[in-house]
Amino acid sequence: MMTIETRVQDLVEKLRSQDCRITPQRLAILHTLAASHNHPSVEQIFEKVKGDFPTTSIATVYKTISLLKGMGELIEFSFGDGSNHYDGRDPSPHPHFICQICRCIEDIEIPELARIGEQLAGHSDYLITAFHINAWGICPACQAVAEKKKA
Amino acid sequence: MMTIETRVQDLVEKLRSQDCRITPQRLAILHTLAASHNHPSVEQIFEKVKGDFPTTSIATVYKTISLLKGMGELIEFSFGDGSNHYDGRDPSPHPHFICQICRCIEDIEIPELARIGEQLAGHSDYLITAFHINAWGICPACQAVAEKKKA
DNA sequence: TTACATGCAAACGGTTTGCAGGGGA
DNA sequence: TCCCCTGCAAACCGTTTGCATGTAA
Repeated sequence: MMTIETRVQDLVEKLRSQDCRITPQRLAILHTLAASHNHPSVEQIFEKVKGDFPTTSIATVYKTISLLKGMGELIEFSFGDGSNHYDGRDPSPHPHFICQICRCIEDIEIPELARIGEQLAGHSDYLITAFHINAWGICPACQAVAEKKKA
Repeated sequence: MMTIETRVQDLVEKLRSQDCRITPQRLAILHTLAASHNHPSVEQIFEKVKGDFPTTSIATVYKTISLLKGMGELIEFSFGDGSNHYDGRDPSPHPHFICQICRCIEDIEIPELARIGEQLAGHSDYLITAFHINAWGICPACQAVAEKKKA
């Protein structure tokens, strides 16, 4: 488990090694990505960064996100709800839960996942590099709301 | 395994039961959906339908797709490559393979999937209704191209 | 006959791009 | 100093919407 600052330093070094400059805006974006557990959209990252750098433009956020995506340092989620969401905390593909009602996104654990990948890879002509698994459903909070309505 | 015509009739009846009219354009869209194994985009469905009805507008395709989506009769895929893709042949969630290179989309089999769903549902506060599993990698055709380049 | 569907065109909204000016190394 | 980065605004493009006309039932 990486701390926020460790992950930020990790990203800073990777950017430097690509001859990219570390600007205050970029540092704020990296920090937001490393600290966010809610898989934010560009708009949400932008709002956060504006808190520290009010003149930041959303184009800068898009450009940095695009840069990191090209380096394989973040996962992009497209749920067909307009905007994309990003996980820059842990860029390795891992299972997610998405609430159909409030659209919150959470990490979930599926221990059997690795085994399935191995089995499938052996039985297929496809060269599989990653599994993206999304479980859709209703989160505990929205279940509680639904219960209240029923009562 | 449903035949194309059976699936078209299935969709026609479901539309009728919702007081929707069966126009020639809609029938052509339904047929394209039922016959397509390549998970087409709206643009691709539009091009196909235009073959039979040259005056068809893309707005009509969007409206019919949206109608069917609301009825749960097709799966929508967002791969972050601009446009959405649709599976109207089999609307139940099932695993897909996506080629990183040519972006082709194929159905794949993961027999253990049902078991995992059960296990996970038992160990979680989340009410899970569906798993969307996408395996990313390189399809046999693109592997062959890569081999040739190496040689 | 009467809603509903079509097709055109405009609007919409997330994302990308071009470019002049600014700032990291 | 040199290039890369920023921020603004315009362009882009998939998708949605409004409305007059057409048509399935």
